[in-house]
Order: sequence, then C-alpha cells, then structure tokens
Amino acid sequence: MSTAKATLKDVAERAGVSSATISRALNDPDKVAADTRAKINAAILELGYTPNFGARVLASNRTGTVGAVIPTLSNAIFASGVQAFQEVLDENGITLLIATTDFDPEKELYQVRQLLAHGAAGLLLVGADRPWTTLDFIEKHGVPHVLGWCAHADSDQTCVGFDNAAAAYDATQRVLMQGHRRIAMISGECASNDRAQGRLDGVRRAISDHGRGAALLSVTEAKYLLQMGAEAFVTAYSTRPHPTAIICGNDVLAAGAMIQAREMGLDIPGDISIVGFDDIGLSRAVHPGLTTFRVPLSEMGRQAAEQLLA
Amino acid sequence: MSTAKATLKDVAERAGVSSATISRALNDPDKVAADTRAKINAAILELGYTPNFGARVLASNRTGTVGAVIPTLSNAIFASGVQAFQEVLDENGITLLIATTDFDPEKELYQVRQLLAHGAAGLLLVGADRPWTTLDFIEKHGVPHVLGWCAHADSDQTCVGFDNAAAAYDATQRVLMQGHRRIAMISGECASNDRAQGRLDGVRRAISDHGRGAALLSVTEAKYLLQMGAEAFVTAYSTRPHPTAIICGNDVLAAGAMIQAREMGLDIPGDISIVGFDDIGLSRAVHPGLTTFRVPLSEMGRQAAEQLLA
DNA sequence: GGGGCCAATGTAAGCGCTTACATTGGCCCT
DNA sequence: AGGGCCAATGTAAGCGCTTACATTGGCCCC
Repeated sequence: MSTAKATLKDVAERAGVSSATISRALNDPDKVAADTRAKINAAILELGYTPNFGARVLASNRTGTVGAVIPTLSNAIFASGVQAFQEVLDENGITLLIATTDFDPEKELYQVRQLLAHGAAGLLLVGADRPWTTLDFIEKHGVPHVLGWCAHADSDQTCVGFDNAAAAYDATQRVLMQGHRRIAMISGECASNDRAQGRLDGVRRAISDHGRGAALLSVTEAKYLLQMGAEAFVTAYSTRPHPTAIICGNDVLAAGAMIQAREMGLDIPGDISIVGFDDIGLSRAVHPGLTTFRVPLSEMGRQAAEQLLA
Repeated sequence: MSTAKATLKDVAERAGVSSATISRALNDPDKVAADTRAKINAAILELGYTPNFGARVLASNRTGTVGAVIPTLSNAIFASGVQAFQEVLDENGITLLIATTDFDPEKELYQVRQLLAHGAAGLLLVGADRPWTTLDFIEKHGVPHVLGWCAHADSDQTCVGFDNAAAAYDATQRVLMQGHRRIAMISGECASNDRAQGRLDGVRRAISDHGRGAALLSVTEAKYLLQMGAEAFVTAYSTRPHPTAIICGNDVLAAGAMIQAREMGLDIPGDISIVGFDDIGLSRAVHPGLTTFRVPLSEMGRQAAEQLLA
C-alpha cells in the first residue's frame, strides 16, 4: 500500500501513455486499442488505482446517482418499492441515495435539498401531496422526478403506482357483495398522505354508491402502528349496533385490529370481518379471516426507475 | 431562472466579497462577520445558488455519504435496521447510499466497489461471512466499516447486532422446557449466511445439551419465501413419528409453514407447534400459536451508525 | 508513390470549490 | 503615539479528472 493514493497521472506514467488515454480506457474502452488497454489495466491493478469521485463529477458533471425520498423504510410498502427501484438503477450502473421523512412534508423538502446537494440526478418521491415549494425547488434545479405510490391523471407529473381510491372502491364493493351493511373504517392518517386519503375516499364512495341501507358507521384515523390499530378497533367496534365489517387502510392497522378483536373474544369472521390492504405481502399468513387486496409494489418500483432513466 | 447555474464567483460579485468568504460563510459561518453573512445570504437567495457537489468533494475530499450493502430491502429485517441507520446518519448531516446483493457474495464485492467509487466514506455490511477479497478491498481503501446483524467476538472487526446462535439456543431451550422432544427445523439457507448458520447451530447445541430423548429429527433448508416455507413444512412434518415442534429460522418461513399446516388440517399448537424469529415485528398478528423471539433491529442500526461516525 | 482518411493518442484548458497563507485595519496597551 | 494582536477578508494554488482540439502515423486507393 503506497503512502498517497494513486492518480490518473501515476497510472499514465506507469503505463507509458497520456492521462487522457487512461480516462478514455475507463469511460469508453472501445476508443482505445486493445493492447494499450491491456497495459493500462495492468498499471491500474499494480497501483491499486481508483478514480477520484469528486474530480470525475466535477469534470464530467455527472454523478451517476439518483435519490429516493420516502417516509420510512420500516414500512414494507415503501421498502419493497425502493428495492425494485434500486435493482433497476443498479442494472444501469446508477447508485441510489436514500433519505426518509417520517411522513413530515417539511422534512421532505429538507431531504430533497440534501439529495440534490449530494448530486442526485433524479428523484423518486412518494405520493402527489406536498407543498408547492418542494416541487418548485426540484423544477428549479431541472432534476427529473417521478412520483411513486400514486396515480394522478390530473397533473403533468410522472406518476407510477396504482389508484388507491379505485382499489378501495373495489375492495368495499366486495365487502358489500358479501352482504355487509354496517361498515366501519380504520384509516391511516390522511393529512399529507394522499394514499390514505384515497383509500378513505374510495370506501366512502363505494358505500354511498351502493345505497340500500349500507352505511359507514365511523372512520377512525390511526398512526401506522400495531398498537394504534388495536386501539382504533375498540373505537370502531363500539358503535351500536356493531359494525359487521371493518375495513382497514393498511396491513398494520388490520393486524392490530385483529389482535384486539381476539383479545375481546370476538370471532373472525363470525362476529366481525376485518379487511386490509396487502401492503406487506404476508397477509396470507395471518388468520384466514382477513380479506386483503394485493398491491403491485415491485412492478411500481421497476416502472419508476425506467421512467427516470428516460 | 438564469441560463447557466450560478457559481461561487457569481455570488461573490453580487455580494461584493471574495469567493473565499462565501465558502467560509457556507462551511463555517462563525468565521464571518454577521453583516457580511447577511449580504451573502441575500445574494445566494437572489441567485438561487447551490454549491456544486463535485467541486466541493474534489476540493475538500469529503463527500458526506456512507454506504450500506445489504441483501435486500424487501426483507424487513434489513429494511428496519437500515432505517434506524439512516436516521442517525441524517442527524449528523450524512447521506446514505444503498446497494443490494440478493445474498450473492460476488455481487456484494461489486456493490462495495460501486459505493466506494461513489465516495462512500464508510460502509455498513451484513454479517461476517464473506470472501477475504471483499474485506481486503475495503481495508485497502482505508474506509471504516461495521458489520451489522451479527455478533462475533473472535475478530477485530466492529460488529453490531446480536448473537443468533445464543438466541436460537435460548429459544430452543424454551421449546424443550414446554416438553417437546421431537423437533424439526426449517432453516434459512446457510451458505454465505452466518445468521442462518448461527441459528441452526444454536438449535443443534441446545438439543444435544439437553439430552433426555430430545432429538432434532430433520433440518430443511429453504429460501426466504413464503412458498418455500410451506414446501419445507411438508418435508419437515413427514418424519414418523411426526415432530411436535418445528423451529423456523425466520419469520417468513414460519409464516409459510403455518399456512401449509393449516392447509393440511393440522391444529396449531395442538398438533404441531411452530416457532419463529420475530424478524419483522408483525408476528403478534399471526395466529397466537406462533412463539417468536424478538430481535432489536433499530437498536442495531442506531449502534451501527454511531460506530461508523466514530 | 503521394494524398487523404481515419483510428489512436497526446495536449492542455478548464470544471467550481476549499484552504493555507498574506493582507488589512481597528483596538488596546504601555 | 507606536507596536502588537487578532478578527475579518482577500489571494491564489491546487484538487484529479474529462474532453475539445491537435497531432501522428499507417493504410488504401488511384
């Protein structure tokens, strides 16, 4: 191990060519004769040379990174999407920067700044619901971006994902078709979360479209935590007469609700049906009473990356 | 929006000071008089100036990024740890680069290269089991690294996590104490996965230490997929006499096994007990027959980041 | 055989920032 | 009043790479 890190110039001397040729051999091998390339590779190996990232970025104005700003990785609905996203980027030699917001719009702007300051050449954001300042900032930087986990037709922005409202509408129709009329919903927090809002809207609309005595008895908002799902269940179930079905805005709330239902000695789905969204892909393992709606996350991450690469 | 991006020099002219002062105002505000700072901030705002990442890295030789190379984000055991890791980095103004390996050691080396080439000033890796070439490469670069999701005392490397073998040992003891004697294990794939190997070892040791007729009837390795867990269950259960308890190396396998057990009309835990590790934190939602052992992931991610910052 | 062409390589000018070192001028002390 | 000191700012030398442009020389063709 030499004292100082080897530079392009060192390699150039060692290989007996100019630094430009080395650079070309690295970035566009076809432009260099095969035997020169061999000499260069040998020299690189002997010197343990690694190109200097900063210099490369400065000179070429390309970082080869894109960023993703998501609420949290602890939630599989985001983690799985990001995973697929990363895979596609990787296939294209691009590296992923990640930052999380914990659902805070202000923090999102902060993280967007961070990532752009770190040279992200593109951005993946979650949902379409954010202060205009954030998008303004991104556009001022001329950085392409795609919005994942959502589907908006009414905007010129690139969205990938699915329509939460439509999915919830369908889910609710199925519940109604099973004969349920007294329905309650445990929703994720809708403020700054257009996915949760969309699902709630879908449920509402399906029930009012159906008519015939169908009623949404209550809507309880809860944070994305098992414990909160359990607490929300108590509230949601407490109306008289009881609901016969409880639709949960996401998997975690559904799981929490189920735990609580059992704790209260209720039979699922005898006394109460619990419906969730299969955000995390493990719902099949949960008590079979749970009806869920699967969500195409990898597909989405994949598409997001492809959009961004274009 | 001007045609070309503003540079330090532009800001300097606008504010009527030298570029060095601007740089100082940005990186070390205390070194600049308050009123100059005000002028500078105004100029920056008017020009919409953002420092050039490459130039900054080149000149200062600091990127402000660290990297994490993990098998996959789709698995909550990794995603949650990375989440905590990212949070701590973020508090310290550091940005996270992520790359995934899909459990392939060669791909890990490739990703390590990628991240170092992208200026990662530190690395988080998973487990202690890898070709020496990878570590050699990292050390040659003088980049600090920590190994997460493991606990090795027999090495000079920084490890954070917990002792899988010990946890599995304890878990198995509990199973034995419940009276089970005929035990089977569904393990994750042990090749290049010291976590799975550790858990298997722990189970083995606990059973042989116990004696008194306790036996490990079979060990079935399976990929980290629900479906594989289900298939493995068929094999694991097929011995005569049947096992009374099946210990699963992770949550997903346990969930798959449970699905299959129900499919086969078996009662849990009447006919068969299924034991898992609570990698993903949702196990409580699964049928209460599942015994699990919780794993401190955030704690681990947190520690990993703190180690790396030091 | 000479001119033209093209592939391979060299030359050198930046890219925009950080920072060691130099300079300035105000203030305090004797 | 002169000297010394220090905070605030300026000067300018790189950091290591990419790339437009210049140069070279071999080969082919008429």
